[in-house]
Amino acid sequence: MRLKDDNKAQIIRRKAIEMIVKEGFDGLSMQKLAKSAKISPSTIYIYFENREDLLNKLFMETEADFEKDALRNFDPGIPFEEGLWLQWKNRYKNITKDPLRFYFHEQFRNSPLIKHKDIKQTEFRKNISQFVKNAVARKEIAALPQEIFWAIAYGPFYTLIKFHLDESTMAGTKFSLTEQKMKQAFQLVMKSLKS
Amino acid sequence: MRLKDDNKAQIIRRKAIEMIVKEGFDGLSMQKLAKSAKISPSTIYIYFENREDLLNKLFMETEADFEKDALRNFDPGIPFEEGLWLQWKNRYKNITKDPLRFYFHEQFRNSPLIKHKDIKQTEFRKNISQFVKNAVARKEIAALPQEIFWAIAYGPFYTLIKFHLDESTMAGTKFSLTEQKMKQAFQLVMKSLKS
DNA sequence: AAGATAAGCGAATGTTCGTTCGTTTATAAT
DNA sequence: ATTATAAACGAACGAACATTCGCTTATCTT
Repeated sequence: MRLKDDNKAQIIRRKAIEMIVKEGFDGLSMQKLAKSAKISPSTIYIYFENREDLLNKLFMETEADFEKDALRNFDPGIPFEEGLWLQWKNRYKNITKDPLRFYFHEQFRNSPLIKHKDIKQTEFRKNISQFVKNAVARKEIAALPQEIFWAIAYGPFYTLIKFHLDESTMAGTKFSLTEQKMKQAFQLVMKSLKS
Repeated sequence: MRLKDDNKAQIIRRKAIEMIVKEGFDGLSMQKLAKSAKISPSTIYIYFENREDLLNKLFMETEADFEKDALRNFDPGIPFEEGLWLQWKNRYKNITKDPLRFYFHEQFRNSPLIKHKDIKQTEFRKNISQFVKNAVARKEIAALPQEIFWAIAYGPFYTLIKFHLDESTMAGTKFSLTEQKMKQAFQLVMKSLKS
């Protein structure tokens, strides 16, 4: 018998994301996807149950990757300022290294395709939660409802990322998020959080 | 001769937004839209050139409305803290009063349908820009690159709004953005910005 | 009241959609 | 080398798509 070709599945995934980013969800058809991946439409159905399954898997895998990447070199025990800055830098690197995945993720997250029922306690969330608890216990930062903490600690970062990516796809590139500017914003955020 | 019926155009707009929010851009077909608005498909083409024109107009009108609403009771001359808080409250009211428009706007903004070429200097942008300039001149806040200012001043707000709206469409509603919590976040933001 | 004009209709166009099916082909296991 | 198995194919399915066209109808102007 013949085995599934992981490489083929990867090409399908990649081309799907490219098409969605370029043309939106209505721009992704199974036949166009097959053509761009140089396979038969029916072959897609060997690797994915159907269109919806393909989209869901793409999203879940992308999200899992982002969470894993964000934890690179991270340990919940490190000092707060150092840890949050590492998070910012990790995320910045992962997003700018391959913006297509971020665009796709954002598009999916803001669409009705997302079913936000099960916010499962991932390894990632456990890590971050412990990290914050430690920092509060050490009195490095003030105790806050987690949503408010998240809004202050990451809201400005993602706003800057979006400015950066939006402008980089425009004619007159006016804003580029250098590490220096990121640091400037980061220090303002730290000013908020320090107890 | 017979005049165009503004009310009919409004129904088309409203139903289109409802369909997009519920089913995404691929869930909006001209025939389904016609049926839900109880008109003939061809009638839509009296009010909009085609599907793309409909979507673009919906977005531009929604954005214009948001900008207008955000300026209610606002004057660029008022003290900074008061002015920024008014902005937060205006936006909160407009979004929660009719979340569908916000969902649609976010979905469109994160899709490739958006063509971010012309960031025209709207009345809105002029107002905000002048407001910030005044505050800096009065030394109420520190001078910052406008993107960093925007990220700090509004990033946390929109992150909270998304938590609020996401959770309110879920089974176990865990987070609700009360005015008290919004104020708590706001004060942290002010701590960042104050010079 | 009459005429002119554009709103409004529903059927029809050709195209593209997601998915399936019968067949062929490659390859792991024997 | 043979066989069994599942990958891979391309044509084909009916359904749904955006848009148009010839016609009817409502209403503003005279």
